[in-house]
Amino acid sequence: MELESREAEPGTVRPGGRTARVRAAVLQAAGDVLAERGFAHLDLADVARRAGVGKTTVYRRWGTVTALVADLLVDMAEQSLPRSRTGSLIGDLKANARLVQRTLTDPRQGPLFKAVIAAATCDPRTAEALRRFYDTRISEWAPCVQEAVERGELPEGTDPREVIRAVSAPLYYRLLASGDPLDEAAADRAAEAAAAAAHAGVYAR
Amino acid sequence: MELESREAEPGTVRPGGRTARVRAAVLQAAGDVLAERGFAHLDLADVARRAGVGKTTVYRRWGTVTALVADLLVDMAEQSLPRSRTGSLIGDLKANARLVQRTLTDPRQGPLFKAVIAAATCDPRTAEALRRFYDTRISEWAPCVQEAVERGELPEGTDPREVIRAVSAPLYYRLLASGDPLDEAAADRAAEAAAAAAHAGVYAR
DNA sequence: TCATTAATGGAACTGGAGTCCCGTGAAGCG
DNA sequence: CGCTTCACGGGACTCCAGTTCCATTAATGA
Repeated sequence: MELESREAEPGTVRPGGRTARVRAAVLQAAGDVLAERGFAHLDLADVARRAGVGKTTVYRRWGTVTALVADLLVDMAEQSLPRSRTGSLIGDLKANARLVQRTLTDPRQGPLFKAVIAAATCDPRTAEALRRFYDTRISEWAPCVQEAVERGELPEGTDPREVIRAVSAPLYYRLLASGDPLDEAAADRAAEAAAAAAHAGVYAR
Repeated sequence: MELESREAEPGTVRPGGRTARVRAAVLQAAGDVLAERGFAHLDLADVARRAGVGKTTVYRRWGTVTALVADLLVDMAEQSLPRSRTGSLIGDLKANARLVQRTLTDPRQGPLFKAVIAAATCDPRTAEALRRFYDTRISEWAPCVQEAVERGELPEGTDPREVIRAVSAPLYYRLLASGDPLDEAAADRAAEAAAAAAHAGVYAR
């Protein structure tokens, strides 16, 4: 019978060669526009022009601005750095905080993250992509907390992921809401605050 | 000479009567759309229709979606509640955290805040309006930290505003990035974490 | 290497967001 | 109360984001 046969998404049957080049060029161009002009000025026709790709192709493959941003996020998740290991909890947390701080103040990546968050608040699928992005990042760093528990630095039962989230949260809050300077001092304070709360057992049980 | 005489913004010379009614109706309608359909579906023609107001008027008075959201924020800032006083630092911080948590999970206000933040990441003037909004909210609650310092509960030199921000930050992080449940337990943990960090002197100096 | 057909790209088309113009209604003031 | 003119509202218009159609190109598998 084969009625209702679902058509495959374009780009899934022959993903090599030209299709891959188009995807790379479009994501690159989209990132450029977001960094230079922000989420509000991201329009698909413009991205197509910059990428040297047919407008039709961009609309067919991605369709909406938010879907394009979601795909950009998948790309970003693949190139996340391995965590550094300093040997102490506070050292590791500060390294993490500095990494986040540097990312958010980077002239290219900072605006890009703002745009990604704006897109995620507008569209559930993009929000899901963002959630997964942070999930992998947090999984990368959580072990440093677990090791601190095993060394006896932190109370038994401390939730490692919650501690890592506590490091990032104030930095994102500064980026999005408060507008206060996002400097190294802020990063260190975020790490120290998370460590202090973890020591006090706030994230245990 | 009087060349270059700056024209007054429409609505500033005769702000009473009809003009005020139009503003109220438009802001109400804009809030409704944001809560029901989100920032992505906010279009000025639709707002005008819902408000029972001429499309031309909305474009003349506000002009862009982000400007309308910024004005909505001014409206929201005016109706902020007075802080509650429990007598202890942790009690006050928990009251604040619960207030933020209830606001962000409220079926009307939650989506509205998401939209406001999305708008702020798209437009500097809206970002400035958001900054001022949080500034007033933080000023309302900061005294409870100052009082704790005076009672000797917290180290001398603790920055009160930084403590209040530390309470909100994890809750906003959950709303925007992680997507984890934003319940009362999360609120209490945010308050406890901020208190622990403050006790440890992270926000002193 | 060749056949198949997925995927791209150009060009014409469409719908609706945003603008402009001008007549009408009602604030504010004496 | 009436005058002045600010602000609103309707409707026509413009322009471009997003769609549709089809010819061309090239990825894949034999």
